Amino acid sequence: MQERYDPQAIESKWQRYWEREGLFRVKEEPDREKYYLLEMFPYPSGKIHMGHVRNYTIGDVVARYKRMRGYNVLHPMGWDAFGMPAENAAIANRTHPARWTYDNIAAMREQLKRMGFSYDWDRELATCRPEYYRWEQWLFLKMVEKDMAYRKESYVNWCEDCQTVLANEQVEAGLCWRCGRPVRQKKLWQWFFRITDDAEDLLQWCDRLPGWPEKVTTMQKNWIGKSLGARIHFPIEGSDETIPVFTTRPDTVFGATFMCLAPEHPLVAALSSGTAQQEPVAAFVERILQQERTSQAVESYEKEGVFTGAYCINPMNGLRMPVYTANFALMEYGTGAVMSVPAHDQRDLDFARKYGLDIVVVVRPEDGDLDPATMEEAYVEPGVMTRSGAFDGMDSRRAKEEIPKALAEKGLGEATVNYRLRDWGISRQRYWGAPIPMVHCSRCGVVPVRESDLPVILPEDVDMLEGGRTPLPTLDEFVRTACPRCGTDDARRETDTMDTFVESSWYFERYCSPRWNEGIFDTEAVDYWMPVDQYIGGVEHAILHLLYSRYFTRVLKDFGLVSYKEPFTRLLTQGMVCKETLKCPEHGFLLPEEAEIRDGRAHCLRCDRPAEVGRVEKMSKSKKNVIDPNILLERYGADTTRLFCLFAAPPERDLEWSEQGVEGGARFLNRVWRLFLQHRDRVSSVPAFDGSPDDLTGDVRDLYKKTHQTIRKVTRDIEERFHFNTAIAAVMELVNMLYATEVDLQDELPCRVARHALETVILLLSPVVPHFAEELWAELGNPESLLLAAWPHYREDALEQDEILVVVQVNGKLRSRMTLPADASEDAIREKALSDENVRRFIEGKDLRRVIVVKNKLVNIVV
RNA sequence: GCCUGGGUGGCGGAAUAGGUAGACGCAAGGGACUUAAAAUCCCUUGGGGCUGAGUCCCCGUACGAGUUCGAUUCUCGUCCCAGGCACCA
Repeated sequence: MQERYDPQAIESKWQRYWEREGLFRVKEEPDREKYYLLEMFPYPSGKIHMGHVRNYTIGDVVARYKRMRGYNVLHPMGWDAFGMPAENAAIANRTHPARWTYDNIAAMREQLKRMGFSYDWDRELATCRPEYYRWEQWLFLKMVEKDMAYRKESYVNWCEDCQTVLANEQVEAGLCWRCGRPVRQKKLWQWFFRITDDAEDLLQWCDRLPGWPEKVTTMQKNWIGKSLGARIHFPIEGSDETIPVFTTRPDTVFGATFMCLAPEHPLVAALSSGTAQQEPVAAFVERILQQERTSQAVESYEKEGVFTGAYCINPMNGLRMPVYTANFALMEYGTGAVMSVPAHDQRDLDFARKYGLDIVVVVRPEDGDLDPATMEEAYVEPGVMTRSGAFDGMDSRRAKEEIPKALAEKGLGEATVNYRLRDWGISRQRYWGAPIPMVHCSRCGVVPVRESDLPVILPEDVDMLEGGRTPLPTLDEFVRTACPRCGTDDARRETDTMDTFVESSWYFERYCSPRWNEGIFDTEAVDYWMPVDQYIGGVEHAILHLLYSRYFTRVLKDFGLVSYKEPFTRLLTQGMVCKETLKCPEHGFLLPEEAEIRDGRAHCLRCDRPAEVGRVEKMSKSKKNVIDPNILLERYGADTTRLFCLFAAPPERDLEWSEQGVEGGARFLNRVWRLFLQHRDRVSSVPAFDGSPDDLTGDVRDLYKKTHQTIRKVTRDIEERFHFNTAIAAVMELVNMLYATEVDLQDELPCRVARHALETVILLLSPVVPHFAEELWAELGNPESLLLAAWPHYREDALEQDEILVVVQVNGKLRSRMTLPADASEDAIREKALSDENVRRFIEGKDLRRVIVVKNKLVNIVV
């Protein structure tokens, strides 16, 4: 056995061994219980970062643990390989997105292998490969067929310079994140998925996901944003048309004195055209659509609007209401029109005051009325109906239900439900994405590509254009095609590609049969493996990715391809990896290696000035508070890196990086190594003791019991809550005890108990530090890989202590401790407590009121 | 503004069917080994008090009340921090 623990040698040796033996390759075995463990697959940015290391370490521990518990564990890895960074990098480095992506994948795969993760690499997939996106295109066609995918014209964030749509998160302070030019709203034809059809079901099932953090389901519920109310139609004066409105306050309809339309609302132009208001309205709309839409910007906007020149009629009281267009009315919520009730909505009140519009109080407090002229705040509480015709005197909460009924009788409204969730727009004017398999024909319109012509392959021999514009529309050989329906050859292909969230919405199914080419997946394999038993990833995907995946699963179920509705039974969202920032007054943020710690202060290596230590923040390139996993691998090896990630904090919490903490992890492994060095010669020639503790005495008996207690503690910590930090702490305690226990190595029985304890340490640590554990396992003389070993069992009869510490309180204050045999009776405990010397000082001369005895725990004497 | 979490030593964090607050680790201090250093091992370490330095006393889990024999844990109120949503009709 090597004197020193040498991680580099050990780790590459065992990684080669695992690969050679194919120990992580799995297939369906119907008579074995499966466990599907999935971590969110990475975007191949080029290098793994600490967030990946943490995420995948957590997952790997669970996978290895479950394997030891006898499950058939599916643990795959792949690449979320389409997306904008590839295009940007390709332009910056004069290479091609495909080239850049595949190179990155190769580099990152190597890094993941060096971490020792137990993936079935035979199942690796990359979403940018035609074999993958072909089935996405196939599903898209199915969805078009069933009207689950459709095309409509809508407003999007548009950057003129980059010639593309930007997602909301790509708009920073109203400017394009890439070129810094202002973003504006542009009307575009886009493809959408009808996720709103499933809004109610997605919402309902939020409460049926007991394995998900409540935080995530709450966020999803808020995102779906269900609200109950009514749809009310306001007839337009001098027209047969009506303006439909959604409101949560149908009880206040009698107080609606004007109407506000979103600037993009189609009626805005229609109503104002030909009136004196046409010009000002057009100018207003133009200006508002150019405005930034970020939350900060929006907050600073004053409520403003312009009269359209038209009126509509309040369907309950027949009053004329001027129709405005206003900046606060949102086209994307409800119907894009707001019935404004200034007496009972603060925003409407502000607007009414500003433009001198009528204010009518229709709900009053029980004990009085309100004066519209002087009221300072809108009255939003429930109350008594007033100035509401037949509803006067009614409780407003009841009127909320009665008024929609009355409206329904007139055919001018009904109770309804509204969702904030919008249909999922999937068109991207990007190159590096899956082509949308549709064709535009001048005669037949928009026509789907024939299924037999799939995949529509993204051409890879293209030159990227400066500015990031997609080259696809300029590629004649791609764009020009025959119409699949009429055959005319002047049809044009759709040149938009799909949102990359589409690929990540079904990759977990594809992993079940990644090479299947007869369909989207082998349903038998999917039936066996799905749903994912445990999904692990960052909370940043709490809404979009997870909601889209849940939606897609419902789509697959509609097509009869899968039998379940929810793809992820349990979800763990791990916290961020954080570190303090270092800032030099001259050189700005410093990388950890650009500073030197001297006299307890950090100094900039370039100018030698003291660097300011900032607060602990999420590791990010811009703040330079990053640790490169490669450096850790070189300096400490994979096992220490893994150990620290798990020990420093429970997985769901943020992890604060600490160099000394890593050192501590390395020190612990060295300590275990030396322990084996001490015992190996004697212990490797005897079998582990696994009998009853009754055959043991003294320290050895205690050690045996501690070993079993540790097994129970570690098993529970992993099984119930994934609290690896406390599990590792428990093993540390056992190791400390092994050091403290004098084992007579000449005597066989103590040797066998020591071997049992040492083996247990290795088995319990093996999911965390697999290479280290394999090496020591072999040193103990075990011929087979640790991967084939079972998780240790604990004996019930070895759990209880022989002696129990019982504490004695007087009036709830701790006064004494005493050690008693575990089987002491309640009376004996009481007796001993009352006669305790220190206790007597506190009860002497006082009335004994009560004595509470909690067996094996404490005595509380009340005087 | 609304919705979630969360406030425990110098630090990361333990302990909640209410029952010894501070496991384990880091840092710090002291000691052993060494010519020396590193490594290692051992001890101390929440704050304060003391006529009897003890199997001693008081205080202490953001703050203030309450329930209880007993509250870090349960209830109510307040403050602070983090995350999410937000002109949502």
